[in-house]
Amino acid sequence: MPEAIPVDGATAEHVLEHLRHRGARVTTARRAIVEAMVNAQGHRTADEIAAAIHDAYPSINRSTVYRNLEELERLGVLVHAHLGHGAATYHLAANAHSHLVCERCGVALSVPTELFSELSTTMLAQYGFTIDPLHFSVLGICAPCRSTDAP
Amino acid sequence: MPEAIPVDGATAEHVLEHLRHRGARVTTARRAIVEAMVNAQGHRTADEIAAAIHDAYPSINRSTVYRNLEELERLGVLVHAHLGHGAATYHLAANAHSHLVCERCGVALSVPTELFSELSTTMLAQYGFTIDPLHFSVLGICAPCRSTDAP
DNA sequence: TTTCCTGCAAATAATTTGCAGAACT
DNA sequence: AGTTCTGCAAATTATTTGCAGGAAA
Repeated sequence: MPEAIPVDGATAEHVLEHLRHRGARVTTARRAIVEAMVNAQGHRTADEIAAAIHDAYPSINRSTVYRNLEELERLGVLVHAHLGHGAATYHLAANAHSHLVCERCGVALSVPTELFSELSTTMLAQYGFTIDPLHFSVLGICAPCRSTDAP
Repeated sequence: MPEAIPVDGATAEHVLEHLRHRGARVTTARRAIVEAMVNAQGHRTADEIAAAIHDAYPSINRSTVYRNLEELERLGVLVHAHLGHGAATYHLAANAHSHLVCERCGVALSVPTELFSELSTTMLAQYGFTIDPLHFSVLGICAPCRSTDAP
């Protein structure tokens, strides 16, 4: 049975301790990335993370960020979602949520994953398919954009 | 009010006629792309379309394919969906369907859009968000992959 | 010290764009 | 003729990979 995933409110140090217990090394890059994610109020793309840590750690390379995001996801600390066009977005697994993305203005709304429980049941019953609402985004038109539509 | 969108069973010529009526030109590239889409049993990526028409029309450039897919979509003939990772997939608007994509094996299942009517109602009521089930894919694990899971 | 991690540079994959000439209508 | 398309080459965006040196445990 795997180590418990850090819960809401976990500090960067808690997450790093989790890594240590899993046998992964705690490096400057990982510390920087985890801090950036803990500080991020919501989700961030790989590039945004690289930019955010560039002030404090200018030498950390973008490829290191990508490699560590992948590793941190495999260790259960992070999850990522595809927003349709453009870059994937990452957030703490403890802070899991689904996304609604506006096709017109690009805004990404965070919504609780429970909203998909019914769809989940239907897809499983009819197709034997287990949906993963954290991994994809629902595209459509947000309320403000809809209201400025042509009549 | 826009011209009616070609219905199921439309031939390539019907679609091309539709283009003419909308004031768009009928060129070799567009004919080739529309034929490829009508012949496609399901959906195809831009690259697959470019490859498919390369035999009959070797000179048609990939960038022309991209430009025309965009134009044909704007004219209501085609729609595209994002499958998570990788390239977008196109199909005839008359043949509209949603997608379930397996995170493990990559298979894309085509499913009727009506499966999302309930989610649609919920998202609209709770967030004023109008979902577009043709434009995104539901990621998860398909039945065969699930059954070969570790216990 | 041994294995894992990192920077750097280059490679990929999926599109997009500028431009001058070619093709529809 | 006049506007729209197209090929070609180069630029973009997002991400991945090879390799040799550097750092955790």
